[in-house]
Amino acid sequence: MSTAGGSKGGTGRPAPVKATKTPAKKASPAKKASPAKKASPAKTRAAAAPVAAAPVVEPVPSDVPPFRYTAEMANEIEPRWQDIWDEAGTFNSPNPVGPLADPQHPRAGAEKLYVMDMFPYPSGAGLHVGHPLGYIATDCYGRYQRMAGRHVLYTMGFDAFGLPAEQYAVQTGKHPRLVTEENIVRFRSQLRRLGMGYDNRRSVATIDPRFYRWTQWIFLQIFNSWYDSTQRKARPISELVAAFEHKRRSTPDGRPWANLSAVERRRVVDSHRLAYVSEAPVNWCPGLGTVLANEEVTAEGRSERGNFPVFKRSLKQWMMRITAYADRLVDDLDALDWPEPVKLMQRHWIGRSTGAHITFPVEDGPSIRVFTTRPDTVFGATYMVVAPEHAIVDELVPLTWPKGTKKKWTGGHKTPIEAIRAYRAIASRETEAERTAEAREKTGVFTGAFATNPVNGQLIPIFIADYVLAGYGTGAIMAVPGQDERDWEFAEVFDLPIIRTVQPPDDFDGKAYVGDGPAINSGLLDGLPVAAAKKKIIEWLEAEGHGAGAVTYRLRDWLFSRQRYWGEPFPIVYDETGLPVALLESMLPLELPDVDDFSPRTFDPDDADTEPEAPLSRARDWVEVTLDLGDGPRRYTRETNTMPNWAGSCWYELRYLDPTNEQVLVDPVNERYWMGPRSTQRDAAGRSRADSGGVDLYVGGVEHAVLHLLYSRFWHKVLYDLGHVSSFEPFRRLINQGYIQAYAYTDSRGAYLPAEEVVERDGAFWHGDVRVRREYGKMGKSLKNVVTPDEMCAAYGADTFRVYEMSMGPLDVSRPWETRAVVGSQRFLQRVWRLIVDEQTGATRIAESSLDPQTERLLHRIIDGVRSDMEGLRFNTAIAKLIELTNRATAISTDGAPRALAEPLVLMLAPFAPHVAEELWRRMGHAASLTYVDFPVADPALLVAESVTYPVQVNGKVRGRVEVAADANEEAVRAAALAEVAGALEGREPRKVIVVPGRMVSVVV
RNA sequence: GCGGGAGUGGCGGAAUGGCAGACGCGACGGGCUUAGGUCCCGUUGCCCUCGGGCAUAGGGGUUCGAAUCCCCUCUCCCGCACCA
Repeated sequence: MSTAGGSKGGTGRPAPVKATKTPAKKASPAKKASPAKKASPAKTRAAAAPVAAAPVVEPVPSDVPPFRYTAEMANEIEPRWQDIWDEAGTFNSPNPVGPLADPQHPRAGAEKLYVMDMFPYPSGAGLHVGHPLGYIATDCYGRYQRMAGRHVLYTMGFDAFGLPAEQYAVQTGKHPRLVTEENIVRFRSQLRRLGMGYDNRRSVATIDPRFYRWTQWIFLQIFNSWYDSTQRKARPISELVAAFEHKRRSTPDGRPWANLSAVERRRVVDSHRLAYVSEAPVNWCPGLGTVLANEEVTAEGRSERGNFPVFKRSLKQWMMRITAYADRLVDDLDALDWPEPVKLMQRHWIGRSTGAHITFPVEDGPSIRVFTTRPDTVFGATYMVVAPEHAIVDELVPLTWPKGTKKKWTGGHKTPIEAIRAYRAIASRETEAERTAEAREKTGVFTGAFATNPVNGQLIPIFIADYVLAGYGTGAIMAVPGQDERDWEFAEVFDLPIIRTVQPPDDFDGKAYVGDGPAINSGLLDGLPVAAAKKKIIEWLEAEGHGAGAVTYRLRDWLFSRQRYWGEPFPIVYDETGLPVALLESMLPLELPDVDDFSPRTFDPDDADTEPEAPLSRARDWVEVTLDLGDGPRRYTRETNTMPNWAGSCWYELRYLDPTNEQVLVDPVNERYWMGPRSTQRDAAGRSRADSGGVDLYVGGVEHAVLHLLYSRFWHKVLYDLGHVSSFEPFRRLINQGYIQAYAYTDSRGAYLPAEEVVERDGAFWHGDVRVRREYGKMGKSLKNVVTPDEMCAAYGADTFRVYEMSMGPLDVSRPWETRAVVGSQRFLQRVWRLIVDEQTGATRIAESSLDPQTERLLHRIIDGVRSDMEGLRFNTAIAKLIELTNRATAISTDGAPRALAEPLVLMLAPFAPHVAEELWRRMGHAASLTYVDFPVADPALLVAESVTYPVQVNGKVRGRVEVAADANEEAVRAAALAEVAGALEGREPRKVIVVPGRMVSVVV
């Protein structure tokens, strides 16, 4: 790592068993005793005082018992245990082989579990309380699983290349590396303060040359591969060359391979690579000064970052052939335990459509090939539409309008050429938003040309219209107004014939009919339902040579280059032919040169007629190099684009496994151990299915549903095809944590007011005497509602903060932050503490008495419930159960809790509040950390209650309850129940009595 | 527009066909206190003639029994958006 390690280095202090008293309080009259107030230390300024609803509170004499669990106590305990863990390497998990191997580890050889968070981008703002929600959850889960006997791999890295650091650097004049490294240090210390159980040896940062060496290495693997669509996998490019050489494959133009010049051969090979340079329309964002991937452009045609306009421009850029993997990326979703919405989003994004290509001949012109999902409707194709910018248009257009051309088809222009030029001009000026605006009347213009419908010989007019997109399918459609709503609208505007080819139901009163039904007006298809008609027409088209079945995707190849400084340099140079040449593996990493002028060249955001300029191109002595790439020293020019910030996150889960390996990206033995597929896996329905392998639990925000999670699946599959990994998916199980939302307050002018100064009174919100409006949404500096984990740690301690975040609700649900509610979690820990530690003397007080039967049964029921909650990541209900147990313990304890209750309670608490749990565990006489102590196990015999109370319903209403022995038979329960509700029956004879064993009795009269 | 998800006390939430509101916040009452935005104990869905009645967005259905399953409507959130 280029940055400081997570450990700050232990202070070497021994762990005192006595907590220190906190006399400081009396000495600082300005300080308020309430933790809630201290949550905002910055707000001690006088201006805040008149705003608060309550009068300023005088200093409080401290009658807090000296050994109570308070924020001060937590702040003494927590760093101490963090040091102990660091020194002992408590959370280091050994590998099977390599420098991280350790056969002595308590969990070496145990069943493995790889738990991971989506690593953060270390922004300059630091963490707010929303960020660590997922991290705390995975930490709690990992800590639980360690205690439950699993061998857990858990660490954290930093995704540190990318635009924000660069923009911040440009603003401040500081080098992005400095900015980023400072931020990483800050993040590490913030996370450490929360007590995260990371294996810090495994942490990575994407900006570290020792890390991006392998990012570049993977790029070269991709560059040096092609996709064999027969074998459905990537293969080394050398095998493609061999296929050409041995004539197992013919060249694009049919000439023998041997007759091609060296440059021609390279062009052919380059056109097959999975990473390739192409001149194609891309998303150019002048405001950011870089091109962007489709995934980074919003529906409004603006940059996801910065919200600048994005323009389509034809530029020479690096692309990744992700489309080759479209089918596998769709199909393999079935093997993943992921939230359905995320799978659905990926399916939509890939957008696989099955249909056919059909070729329509054009007299005196090139024939037009269309894609359609409804080849069965071809008999109803009464016109064609080509995207305005489609190159074929120029070849179609005749010099004059055909005789009898309707006025409205010409757009009022004298010649087709003029009409097309005018329409194109309008279309290109429109923004994406205008073009896709709803309820917009269809526009278009006749090209003057006609095509022939191959199934019936009909001549049909060819239009251009902006409702057909150049980037999808073939950029041209056959229009079937009878079965397509858009085509119907267009046909109405331009007065085109409408022929139904599917019989709508009698009650259908719409226009275009898109549903199923028997084919009509379709010759050989008549009477067939849609699916059969599709099948038959495809067979016919193929037999007659008019088309073939086809699959089309919405997914486009991934635009992989950026005109930015702060990213991984491409391990690519260009020779005198201008064609790309890979650097040798031995030349990696190709380090990012340290330049002074790293600013991107940005432009007026609205000026589309600008050219991207890569900052690295200004580093002339870096760009121009002499290298020996195997054929002697030659002059080369380096690639000056950098990789997008997604590159590092495409594979970092693999580097965690073997972070120090200099020979390979990850040792296959280590990869197979942590990520490899299990021999069998069963789905929810019990069917066995292929196990993808991969990380056992990956937690992160849903915002990466189609970006990071699609790209990383793609890279992983390439690595799988090339034999570098044994898992065919990177992340077996995914959970999207919810967001922590916050209230923000604005005054009448819309200005934000500090959220912690606003009070609620009489159902309204007030900032002093000013009534303010409440908004609900994100936490952010500009919204003046940020609460940081640092403040929470200072005011309550990390354990309280962790417990609060985990108890707020289910992990995957968003919820509002409420600082005032945090105190509940502190009270809970305080009560646990008080069970074991005398608040006045600090002495440990534990009773060795046995538990009464009811408490023992409760304990075991709670152990059982907590275990299942932990397995299911239902931390909120697990904590509720622990509170319940604590409340019982308080009720039965007079002088210290019984050990038989206190010890399991502390162990179960440990995943959530690890510091205080360790402290109490030690105070109860255990020398070693509880990290690897077995999680309590419920005794099945104690899970069965001695007696059961049955509610008795009469006609669905509870009219009484009876207590019977747990082993009472159904007849006995029935009798007892009927006796109980005899009054409610009023002498009526029950028609039916339902006894649900262990649940309830229902009587029907 | 299409697709997906969700609507439960003042608030966060629990209960996935079987006693609606676990647990927490807040509020109220009490204790401890000179004091209390501490701590402890208790109460806390609504109505009530104290028998009970009504309550899970609204309406209908299935069922002995529905917050939970089905249909319709409304509201909110997310994704996609002329994808042929």
